Amino acid sequence: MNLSVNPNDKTPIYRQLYEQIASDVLSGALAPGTPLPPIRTVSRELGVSMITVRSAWEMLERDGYLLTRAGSGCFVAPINETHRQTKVDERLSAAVDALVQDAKSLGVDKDALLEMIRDRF
Amino acid sequence: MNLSVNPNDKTPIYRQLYEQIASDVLSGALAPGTPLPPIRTVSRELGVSMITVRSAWEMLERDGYLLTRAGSGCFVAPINETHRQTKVDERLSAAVDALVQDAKSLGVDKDALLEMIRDRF
Amino acid sequence: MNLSVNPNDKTPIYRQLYEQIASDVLSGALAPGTPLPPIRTVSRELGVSMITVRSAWEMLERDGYLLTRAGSGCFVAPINETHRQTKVDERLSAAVDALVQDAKSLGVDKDALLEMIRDRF
Amino acid sequence: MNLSVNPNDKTPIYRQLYEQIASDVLSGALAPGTPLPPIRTVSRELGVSMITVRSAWEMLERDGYLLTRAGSGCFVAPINETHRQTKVDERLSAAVDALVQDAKSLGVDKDALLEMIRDRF
DNA sequence: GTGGTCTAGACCACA
DNA sequence: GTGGTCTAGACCACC
Repeated sequence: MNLSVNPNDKTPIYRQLYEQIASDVLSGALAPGTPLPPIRTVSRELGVSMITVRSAWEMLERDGYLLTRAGSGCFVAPINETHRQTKVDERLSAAVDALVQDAKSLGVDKDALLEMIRDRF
Repeated sequence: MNLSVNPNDKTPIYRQLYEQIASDVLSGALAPGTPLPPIRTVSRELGVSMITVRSAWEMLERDGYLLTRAGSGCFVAPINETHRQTKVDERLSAAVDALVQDAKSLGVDKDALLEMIRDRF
Repeated sequence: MNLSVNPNDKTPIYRQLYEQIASDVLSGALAPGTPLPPIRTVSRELGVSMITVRSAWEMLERDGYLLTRAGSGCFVAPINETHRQTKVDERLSAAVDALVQDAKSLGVDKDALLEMIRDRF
Repeated sequence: MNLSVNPNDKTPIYRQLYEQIASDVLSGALAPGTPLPPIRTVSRELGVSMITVRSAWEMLERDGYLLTRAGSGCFVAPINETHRQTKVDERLSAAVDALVQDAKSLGVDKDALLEMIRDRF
């Protein structure tokens, strides 16, 4: 639950929050059932508006990562292993496709790209 | 010079144009000295505002991909091989870093990622 | 008296309880005079706060479904047949109106709607 | 495009807007490609906050009813006939199921329910 | 205490 | 002009 926000980043704050939590849920770092800190707390600690946090939470609930129980808080949603794996694949798949297409349009060949990935990992 | 634009895409139109031309210049598909069609032509054919096209052209000029010669139009800027290679690396680098970080935060290991890349390429 | 509660449902818990008991009283499944289990029992068994249960009970008493006799607990209130029928009609009436309006605004005609109802019943 | 809002209704304003537009799209009253009035206009005419309107629009885009092009406005999304029919069915289906279950738990039989529907339509 | 909704007003990027 | 994001602060319902 180590959230952080970079206000200079061009990606919207609520999206940054979304990505972090979604990743944590998908990687298993946040186990199903885990309660999230209250919106007001997150808001205060990150120095962003409650509405911005809520906006992220809402997206997360919509996409099945969170469950919110009015009056008692938000919790990591249950997710079965196969479903989890599917989502991980989908997510990475999109990123991989984008990168591969990028490389192709720049005239970079497969081996050069693979080499770059090995270096950075 | 096969430009295309998807108005429903969330990435701004001027950015779509920028990316296509920048890629073509970097991959060599557009050779230095090649003249670009007039802004109004591009504007008409793609069905986008001239202001949008001009905005993309300006960014491309600012970043050294294009040169404007008053009265005779825009041309692909000269670029030496080492410079070209540097820019290609910069562009891919950012994308690769993002992907690697994504994979890590999702708990996907290096080999699995490399395998995905091989598949998609 | 098979109460159940789904904390993930968007409808408030106290309302879920209200609906179940009200339905049971109106359908006759809970006969007038039947004693209800103590609030603390219901609270414990369903895993919800006593305040929530009390809140449902209060609404049920206000609407004439329950009677509280101090010191001896809650009981299903007496209800005469015509009154019961009226309430049943009221409840269904609202739901039917909503459905019919929904169907109309979606451009679904009467026969198609009736057919759907027959299928599901 | 006759939107209206009832502030006394317990359902949130943004939801009321959502339902109206979604219905219009599904019934064909709003044809694909039709531009919607600017958020500010809707906001002013209905006397609700821009953010409330945006909230509805956002849900509508998420659910595939609208497309928004930053800088040029919102448009009814393309939808093919079979998909449209599917959505209509889904929507009505949920409402029908709820009603049927309601009727059953109140001890109302099929014929009585059908009769009510016929009356109200 | 919690989350859910709404307002008023602001700034930015895009076309 | 358009939509996209954010803030500060308010009120409500629920637990």
